Amino acid sequence: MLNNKKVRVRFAPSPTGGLHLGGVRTVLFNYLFARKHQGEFVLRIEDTDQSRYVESAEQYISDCLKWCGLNPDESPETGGPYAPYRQSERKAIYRKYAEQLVNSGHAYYAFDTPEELETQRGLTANFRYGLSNREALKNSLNLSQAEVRSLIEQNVPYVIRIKMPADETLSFNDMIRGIVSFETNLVDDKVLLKADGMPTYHLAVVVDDYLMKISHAFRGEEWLPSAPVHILLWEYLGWKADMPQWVHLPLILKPDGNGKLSKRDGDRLGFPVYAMNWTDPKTGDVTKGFREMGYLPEAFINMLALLGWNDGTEQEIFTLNELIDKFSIDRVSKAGAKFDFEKAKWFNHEYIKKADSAKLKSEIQTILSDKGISIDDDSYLEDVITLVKDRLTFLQDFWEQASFFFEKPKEYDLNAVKPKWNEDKVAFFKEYTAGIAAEINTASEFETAFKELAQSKNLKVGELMLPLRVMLVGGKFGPGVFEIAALLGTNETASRIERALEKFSEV
RNA sequence: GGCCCGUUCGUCUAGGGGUGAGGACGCCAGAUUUUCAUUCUGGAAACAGGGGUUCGAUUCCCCUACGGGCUACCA
Repeated sequence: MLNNKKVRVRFAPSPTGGLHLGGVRTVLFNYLFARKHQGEFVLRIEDTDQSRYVESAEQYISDCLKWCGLNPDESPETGGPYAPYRQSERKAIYRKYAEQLVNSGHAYYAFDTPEELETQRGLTANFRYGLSNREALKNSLNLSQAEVRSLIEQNVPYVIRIKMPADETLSFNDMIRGIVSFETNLVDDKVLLKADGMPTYHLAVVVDDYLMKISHAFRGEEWLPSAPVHILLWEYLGWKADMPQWVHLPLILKPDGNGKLSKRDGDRLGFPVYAMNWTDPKTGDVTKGFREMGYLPEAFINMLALLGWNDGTEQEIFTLNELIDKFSIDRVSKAGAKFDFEKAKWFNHEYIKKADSAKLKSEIQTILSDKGISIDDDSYLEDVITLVKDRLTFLQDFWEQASFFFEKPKEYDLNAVKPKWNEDKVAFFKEYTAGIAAEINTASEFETAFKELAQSKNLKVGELMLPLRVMLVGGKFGPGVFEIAALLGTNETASRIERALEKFSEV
């Protein structure tokens, strides 16, 4: 409870496709705030314009929220006390309030065609439909009542625009920025209801937030300039007492240059910008997502939360519950944050390192099956994961780091072996292979046997370990050799040594 | 152009009238690891500029510069 009013926040994703970083972060902050104050988190779908996207976008968004663990209390699919949540299903509601505004003199019908307005824009440098020129344009402010009626009866398309008042200074409080003011003379008469009868965002957001009893409105900073229109609407509709608290979140910026982070930047710089793969329903283009790249949802949430927020301590790793517990709007920063993929990678690395191997298993299994490998031995897979997870930035790195646990090396890094390779070493490995058939299981048993044999033969252990590594994995990489040998087992280890011995002798 | 918002290491940020301006990512160096990664230790690296206010400003105020956003019958 806040101000004796139950906290209710809503997220209204853009239907233009994909849920990008900024979008998820807005959801996240909505969610954290709602949970923190035992409030409700509502999902609403805006399908005012690009309705061709809506079906796929709706499914996509709900999948994203599910993946991130940010489940709404009410959603378009399940309904709720204030349903419907899709704007196209609320058309009549918006019209009713738009008409009410016309009747009360705060809005008017405008019959100017888009072409006419385009011409005006070409003619006037700073064309703005508003105070300075509305008298000269084709609208119900200038036309007689009869003319207006007749135009409407003839089905001449029209929009409803807000009538901005003259000479007023409009101030409101933003929970992040404090008092923000605008001169009404400088704001134009925004369209509220479009010719097709659909509301613009300006009308919809006010009407919906009122009817859905939204207490706090979180949105990106790009909405700040249109806030005066919304404030006025709350006033003109007579709802001022119920107006939500405004929270304009700082923007997420391109890592290199200037501007808001966009899908194109991801393509250009080689990192995902969307939460999950997004297929554009029109073009069929797929934009890669964090999930498919092998990012853990917990890491994703954590990384996003820290982009513009911190708890004032030096802690950087937070669980969702900790975030809920510690989140507060006054610790959200005002300035936009450049997205840093390196730091984003670090978060995922941290989460993979501390993740329980058993929990990563199913994700890893799908990676393996993509490579045509299926594993029946769960504990073997778990052991492999435990051994390599420290070196994974993304789950997808698993194959690169651990493929040798599932198939014999395809190639050998002979350059690493060749210079010091000789008959003594061949003999050593032959004997070692024969020796490990006995009671050898653990890594340390493999190691002692190896070292004792080397000593007895007067060979340097250091010169033998690298060849062994190359024999088992193919190159100079991977976890401890004896750990690998122990996991592979004596048979497989012996067979790999023998196989490699042949390859080495060919050189 | 107009309006709005912002400005601490390269990046994310802490701090907030008197600090050695702290942390993290990244980078560099060293130790450990007989590979690599992990881990550990250390290092370089910042208060945009100019005016006020003040005994004292990175911190408060103003201006400038720079950055960003908006300026659609898109959101």
